[in-house]
Amino acid sequence: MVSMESVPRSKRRATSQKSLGRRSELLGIAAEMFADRGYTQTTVRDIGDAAGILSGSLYHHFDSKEAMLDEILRDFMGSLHAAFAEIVAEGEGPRQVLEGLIRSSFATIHERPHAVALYQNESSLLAHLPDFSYVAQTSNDIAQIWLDVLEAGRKEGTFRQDLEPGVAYRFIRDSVWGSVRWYSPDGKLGHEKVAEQYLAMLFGGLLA
Amino acid sequence: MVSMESVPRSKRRATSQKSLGRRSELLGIAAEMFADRGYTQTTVRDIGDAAGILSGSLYHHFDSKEAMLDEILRDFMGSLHAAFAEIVAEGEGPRQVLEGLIRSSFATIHERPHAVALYQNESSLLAHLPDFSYVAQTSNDIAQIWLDVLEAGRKEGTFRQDLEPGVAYRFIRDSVWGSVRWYSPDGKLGHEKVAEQYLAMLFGGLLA
Amino acid sequence: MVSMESVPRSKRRATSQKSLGRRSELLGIAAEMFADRGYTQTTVRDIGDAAGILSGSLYHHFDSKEAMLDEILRDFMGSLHAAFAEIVAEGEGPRQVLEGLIRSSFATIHERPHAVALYQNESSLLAHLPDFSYVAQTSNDIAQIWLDVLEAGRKEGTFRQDLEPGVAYRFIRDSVWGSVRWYSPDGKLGHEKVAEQYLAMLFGGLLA
Amino acid sequence: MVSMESVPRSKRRATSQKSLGRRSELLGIAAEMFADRGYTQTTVRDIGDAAGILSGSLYHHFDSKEAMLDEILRDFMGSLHAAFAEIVAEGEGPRQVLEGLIRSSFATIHERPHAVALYQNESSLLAHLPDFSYVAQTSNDIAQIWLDVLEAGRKEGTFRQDLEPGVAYRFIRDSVWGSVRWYSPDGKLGHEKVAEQYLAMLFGGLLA
DNA sequence: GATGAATGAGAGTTCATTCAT
DNA sequence: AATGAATGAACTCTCATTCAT
Repeated sequence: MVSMESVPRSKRRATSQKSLGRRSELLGIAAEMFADRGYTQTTVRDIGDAAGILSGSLYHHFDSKEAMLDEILRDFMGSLHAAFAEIVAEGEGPRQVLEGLIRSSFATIHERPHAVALYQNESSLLAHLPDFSYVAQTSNDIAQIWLDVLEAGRKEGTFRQDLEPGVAYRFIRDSVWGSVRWYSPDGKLGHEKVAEQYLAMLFGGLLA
Repeated sequence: MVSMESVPRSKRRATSQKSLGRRSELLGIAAEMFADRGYTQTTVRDIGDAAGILSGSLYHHFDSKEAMLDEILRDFMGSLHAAFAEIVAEGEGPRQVLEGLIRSSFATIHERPHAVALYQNESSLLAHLPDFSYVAQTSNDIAQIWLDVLEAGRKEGTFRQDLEPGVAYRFIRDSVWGSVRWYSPDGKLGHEKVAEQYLAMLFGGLLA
Repeated sequence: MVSMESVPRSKRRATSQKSLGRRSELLGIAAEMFADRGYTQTTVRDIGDAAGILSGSLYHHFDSKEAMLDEILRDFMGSLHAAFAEIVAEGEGPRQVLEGLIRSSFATIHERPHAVALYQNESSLLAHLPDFSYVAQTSNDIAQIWLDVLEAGRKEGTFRQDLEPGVAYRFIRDSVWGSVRWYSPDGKLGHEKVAEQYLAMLFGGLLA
Repeated sequence: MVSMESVPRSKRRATSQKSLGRRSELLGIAAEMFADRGYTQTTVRDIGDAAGILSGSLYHHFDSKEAMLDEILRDFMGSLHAAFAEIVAEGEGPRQVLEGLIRSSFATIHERPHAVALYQNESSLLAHLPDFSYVAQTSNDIAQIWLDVLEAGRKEGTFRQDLEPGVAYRFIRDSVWGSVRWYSPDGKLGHEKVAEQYLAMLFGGLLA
């Protein structure tokens, strides 16, 4: 938490506690709708209706629909990258780090399913837009974290030599993040159990 | 080439050989654009421009934009289901069948990348629409094929007992089909090699 | 400073000295922006921003954006008419009166450029609105003053017989007031010099 | 008239005789409304209503409302500049050229009152927009034509030495073009008579 | 088979204005 | 006196679709 004592009052946006809550509330509503029906298919009128205000009133809080998406994604990708970096920083071996990244990913899916789904569904279309270049940038940074640990584990002999880290990374990434489409935060299968199953299959293989 | 026997005659328009060719051509253009930028983000004008005709002229060939999507998906899902059913029908053991399904999937991604991407990107939004109920239906049929082989292999002791087939299926499905987003049909990494890598990892696990 | 005696008391809000100063300040800001970008193109948010307050806060001082325009124009047109009437009242001959009107006009452009520009740019669109009927009314009154002096001078033989006063008036008016668009209050060409040039050309003609 | 035989069919816009007529028709309607109520105050619905079509249908013919304004102004300024250049090219003396420019201006006001009014009312606000930089550019070119003739006449002794050409030009310009606001194309006072009156006053002065 | 003009619904956004605090 | 959240109407523009030619 950063102190804002030094920021001049006039330079602050709507940062009072109340409006911060309202902003987050609106972003949460938007994130859920963006995730459920897609960014393009969600209209600002939909968001306004869900929030109980007129669509035009959203523009008191945000500059545009795109600015809402930007704020959601920027926040999500920033904290995701930070979480991954922290796991790496703990300095354990490749197997432990990879396990940590995977558990963290499933936990993130559990905690922020809308942001994850949004990222999964829209990032490929967004990557080309100049305003969203940070999406591709942070994606690359995150990919590098995974690649580093896979390559380190392969070099030290923990992971198999015959598997290309680049290909393995993609397979892992897609199956882990893809679970956002079927995982239910309220279901009987908790995210820890899902992670258990995935780690068992990934490390030991499918064959008995 | 997929048989169109099951498409009611009344839905077809000019059925001369020429127009059939033109239809396929237009559907190919549409499929590529739908896959690249998304169905919603692709306008009929985009398709017309790419085809060298005015957008209104597309309506001589198809009833609507949705009808184009429908025809592409219906064709794709039908042939996919047929291919999978054929593999099962060959009557081999669970491991061989699973291997066959996976190799066939990667081959399909190689041969029909646009249709696969389209299915990957849009099916979740489509599933709710009554006109596209067959998407969910065929998806279920296909899922059942994979589940059957996973359960059979587990029962006979080929696959591990501690892995839930439902969860394993989803992980496999997402990593296999997810590769449509990064696999390059023209790249140096052929689809057979991708399949090899995947099978090695899936069956033997990541650990050395 | 213009007397506000004619403005009904009920239309005024807080009349303390402070708020009167604030009112004038805000009207000055509004007049400048209205003149620079046009009334329609100036938003109340623009005015608020320039004044350092939120747009909604302007409504503590004025009933509406239109009320601001009204107050600016009413004040300007009233003082303009008064100034012209005073020149006529001095009882000199047509040539001296016309000269006085012209010098006074250029001086007004120098002293109140924003109000003049506003009147030049918006009056034609405003004339049709019932709330601004006084604009057309005062314009007519002013026109009559000029016409009277032109006709008097023509009758007594000071001005040429072959020039129609109505047409001459319009030419004079347009060239005099039009200078608000290019005259610079801070430039090297003072308003007295501009008046000199204009009078020389008007009275003596362009030819050597 | 330029032959379009060499322009490839696909590169032509709607240039068939019919659509050329429709375009001009719509531009004429737009020009009149822009002139009457101002560009900003004219909505695309207004234009559509006046044309008997829906506002959205205008976008079949023009890219935007701004594009309509652009086409009107570009056309007008181009032909105005051409007309003035032709007068200068005839190679007569300064007095005859100036007379020609003035007569041509009044004739233009008679023939294209909407475009002239539009230019008079909007050009100052437009000059700052990059898309309309040609407005300021052509205005400068035209001003130079007038300045050249005024300076030439002063140098050769036809026009008075004590009048600054720059100031004289602005007075002339404003009174000539300003007449678009009061001149009636259908009125009893024809544009030739208006020109006569103006030339009499300009050359000989107001005094008897 | 294709054109080009038009429809009609709905999209994102703007903005003068209100009002509880 | 001023804030900040909200309204409601209007705006420009998009797009799938229709249809006479």
